[in-house]
Amino acid sequence: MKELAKTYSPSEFEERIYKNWCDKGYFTPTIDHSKPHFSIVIPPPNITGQLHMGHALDNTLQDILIRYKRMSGFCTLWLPGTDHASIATEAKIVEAMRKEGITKDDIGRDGFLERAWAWKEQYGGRIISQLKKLGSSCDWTRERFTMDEGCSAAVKEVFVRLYSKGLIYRVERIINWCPHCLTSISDAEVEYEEQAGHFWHIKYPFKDGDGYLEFATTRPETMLGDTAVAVNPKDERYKDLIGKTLFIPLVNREIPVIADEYVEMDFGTGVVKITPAHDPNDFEVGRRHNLPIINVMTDDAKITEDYPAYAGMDRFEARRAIVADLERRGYLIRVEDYAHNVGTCYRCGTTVEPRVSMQWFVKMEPLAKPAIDAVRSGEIRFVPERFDKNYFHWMENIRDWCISRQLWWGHRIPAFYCDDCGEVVVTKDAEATCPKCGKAMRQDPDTLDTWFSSALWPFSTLGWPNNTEDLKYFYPTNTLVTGYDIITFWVSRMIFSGLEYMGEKPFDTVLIHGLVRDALGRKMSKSLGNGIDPLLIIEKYGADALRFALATGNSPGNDMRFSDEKIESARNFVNKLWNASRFVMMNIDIDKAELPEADKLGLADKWILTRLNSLIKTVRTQLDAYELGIALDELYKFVWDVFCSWYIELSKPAFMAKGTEQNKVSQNVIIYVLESILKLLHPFIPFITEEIYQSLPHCEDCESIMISSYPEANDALDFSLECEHMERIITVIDAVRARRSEMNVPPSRKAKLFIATQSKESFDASTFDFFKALASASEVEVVDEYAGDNAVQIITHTATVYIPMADMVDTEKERARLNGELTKVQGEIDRLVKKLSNEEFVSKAPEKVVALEREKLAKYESTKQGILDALKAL
RNA sequence: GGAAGCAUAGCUCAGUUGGGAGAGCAUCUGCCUUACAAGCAGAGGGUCAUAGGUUCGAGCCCUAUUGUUUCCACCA
Repeated sequence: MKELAKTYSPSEFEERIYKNWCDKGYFTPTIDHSKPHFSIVIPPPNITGQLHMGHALDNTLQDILIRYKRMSGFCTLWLPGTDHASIATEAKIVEAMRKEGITKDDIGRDGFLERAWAWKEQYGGRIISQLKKLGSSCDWTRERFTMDEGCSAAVKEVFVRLYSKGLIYRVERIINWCPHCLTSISDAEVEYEEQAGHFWHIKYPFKDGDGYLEFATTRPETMLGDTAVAVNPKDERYKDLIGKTLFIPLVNREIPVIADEYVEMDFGTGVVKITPAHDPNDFEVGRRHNLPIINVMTDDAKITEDYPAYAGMDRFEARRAIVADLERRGYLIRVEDYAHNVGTCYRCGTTVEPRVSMQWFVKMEPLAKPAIDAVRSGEIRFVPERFDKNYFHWMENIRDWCISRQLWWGHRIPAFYCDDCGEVVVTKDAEATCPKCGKAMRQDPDTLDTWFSSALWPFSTLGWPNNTEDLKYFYPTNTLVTGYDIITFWVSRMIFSGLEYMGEKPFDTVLIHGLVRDALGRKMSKSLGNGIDPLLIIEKYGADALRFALATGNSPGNDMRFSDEKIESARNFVNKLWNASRFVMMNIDIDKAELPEADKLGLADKWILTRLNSLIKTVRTQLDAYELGIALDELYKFVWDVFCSWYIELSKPAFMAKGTEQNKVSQNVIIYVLESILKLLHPFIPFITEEIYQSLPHCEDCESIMISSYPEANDALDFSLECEHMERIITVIDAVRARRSEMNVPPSRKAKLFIATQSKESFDASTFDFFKALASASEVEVVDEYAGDNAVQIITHTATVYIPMADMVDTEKERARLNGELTKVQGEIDRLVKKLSNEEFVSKAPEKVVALEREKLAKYESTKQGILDALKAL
């Protein structure tokens, strides 16, 4: 038998066990047609390689479910996460960084990029995008790369299919452009902040005749690109002006007054200048009215050469100059302070400039409809259910998806242009020649949105578009675990992609969890620097403690705060289990454990087995319902409060009595219970349970707890009668302890216990040891009525205990105390009597509830009688 | 502006078809009781955000209000 070290130190076994599991191939997917088909979308459960707490949470919850399912005999697959960049590459980065002895702080420093680029050869292209996410301070734009090798077959296949079905199109749209980073950024990457600005009231004169039209703008510099002024068609004030021509000062351009619903009559003057090239709304208006689009700025947001007076000026500089010119020429009416939201680049903080650009889009409506139906019909289920509202809201109001990105990492768009004739070819080939003029074509320099390839993850990782064995066997998968913040980004896209390309849903259940926030409740982010490194936590407390902390005390979909206290309490629990196991090992001298016949079991044995049975039922039910937190809470309470605090203590007398029959029985029972506990806990704290499991006497040759079977409730081990007796005894011991503690009697002062009870069957001589061990009893005697000296009295509903410690008894105080208790009990009785005499309650409430209330009343009545007797005896 | 979530003990949070208000941490008291001081035995502490409603019965269901968080859209 292997001995457990005196102190629990996870670093000594976690790595070793993890390596062992890897060596045995437990994480390698295997096709096994002899087992029920069941698969789960999951990255390799490498608990030790997480750079982000969010991914640690994803992986932990997935791993818990996987282990549970596997032990229950259902699971056949873990999917290696090779395609979704953020997950699979992390382990590689950690590995590379460890090997080269560099830390996260080095990311972004001089020479780092070159080094990272060398890793790319070794670990694949996606590592770069991960590094880019980690090192936000690094100027990644100084070198541009493209990644043709990253344009996987699946991505090309999808792009070409959608294009030929007319579901992908290319069009000019307004995008967010960062003039500092010189790249477009997605809507999600724009951060809006409220800035103090101004409303400049300006007038444009009419071409013919007198007069002018007044409007207000926050961006006067864009007037250089104005191609119209708009009013609402229903606006009586301006009805007659529609169709007239205005004249833009400073620019000498003639523009029309147009009517468009977009203009709100109540806002400002009810007149809006239209700059299609520099405002998304104006762009839409411009399209409706066929207005020319005039770009007035260069890539770095300086005024173009077309406007010599302002050419080369930065947009803000130009704003000042233009306002000054307008004022001097009398076109500025007034200036008003105005606070408004300004979009800024999440990385550098520069104000975003809207910009017209050619972009690729996916037509969403035809794809969204089946995806909505799949969730609506229950084919795909969100857990908790409330998140389907979130999903529907997004899907039903979906806009076309802009999939082109001006970034150097990612999959390159498989579209080719002919510079001569403008021909566009979309192809899976690496090169293309123009079908019209036969010249070599130029590939689109843009890359695809990272979610475009992520959306294909459930099947592209299985070899699609080839019809592989893996694909046939594992698709569709079963459960996806992810945070609510990416339902829209990823989950929804996996759903419509699966339905569109595979003709079948990618998974049937989506388990949604909340976000891990810092101790102050803030979202963990790189810019705030409040992220917590899971690796440091693991180093300090162990991977088991981290997993436990991530899985406990929260319910699906709710955010959790991460604090040291939480980890510490998780570590303490793991430590408790370690020590309890040490106790068991120290008291065992048998080689093989086998559960004894029922008639040989002691009272405490039958009690713990019964409790274990109901625990198993609860845990399985909760895990099946994805209530990991509740399942773990039940396990926590059982291990600490039931197994450690009571069963081990109750069994100590038997363990002291070496060589006896009861000793043997206790050994067998305690091993059975401990082994069950280990298996029940294994999904949550895999390493320590494996370590202890391998130390059990009959498990030395066992391969791993990981492939053992999950405990099942056994009806033959339900002893409700004995359980009832044991609960009575526990109630009495509790009451005695509480009373002694109240009176400050130290445990070392032993005293005889007289138990006066109607329920003698619960307190036979075999139970006296329990009182001696746990209630500081020197002797125990069961009596009909206590007739001794002054005694401390402890009253429960089944028994009254007398402790003859005359010196501790002050008759007057005792009378007052008992009267106080009587009042309390009487209060409860009154409340219950009132409730039970309410006819409506008795007739309308379920029988079970009424019976429960009657039972409660009986208990209080019994306690009341005990108190009255005690008062009489004083 | 549109949508959704949350509000329970000093702190962090559970509370699963409506029937006992709970845990961990913190606080207080007493313990070196041979698995465990990362521990053991006790104790105190809550008008379940506010106001109504449904019900025999509401932390839980409905309505409104306040505070807070998130997602979406961002208006010259």
